Amino acid sequence: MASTSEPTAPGSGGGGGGGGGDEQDRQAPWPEEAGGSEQLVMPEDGYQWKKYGQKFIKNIQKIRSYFRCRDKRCAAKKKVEWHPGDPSLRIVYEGAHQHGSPSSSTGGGQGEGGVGNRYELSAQYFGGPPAQ
DNA sequence: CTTATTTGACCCGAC
DNA sequence: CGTCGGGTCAAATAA
Repeated sequence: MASTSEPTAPGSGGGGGGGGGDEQDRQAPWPEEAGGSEQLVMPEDGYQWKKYGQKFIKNIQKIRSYFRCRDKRCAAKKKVEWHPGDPSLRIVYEGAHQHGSPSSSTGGGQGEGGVGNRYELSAQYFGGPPAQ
């Protein structure tokens, strides 16, 4: 794969998978707390997700983050993909939630009731106007 | 102490 | 059969 368009093996990504994941400086001179100038904010869908992985996909030269629903019974998964240096995000929802409806409010993931099967096995895209 | 997050390594599938 | 690539889990750390 890479042989076709990979003049210089980008790092040593290949193999171990984890190798690809590098870069990503969430750390800044500031200790913490950001006034809020620029930061990647992902569209809150009302559910709470737990990040379980992040990798740089050399195939598309983009960073992909892997999120999973907090609930164990929830097979819902979320993938966020963005370009290194571009604010546009591509969110892909996979699977369906099995617990309650998303209380639009952040952190409102509680509340049960009907089946909140909002997402099917289809993929949705968010904010990718410039490219794609 | 508990929970969320991070990074690395391992695994599986495809080629 | 070997390697690449992507995906997930696990451990460690920070809050």
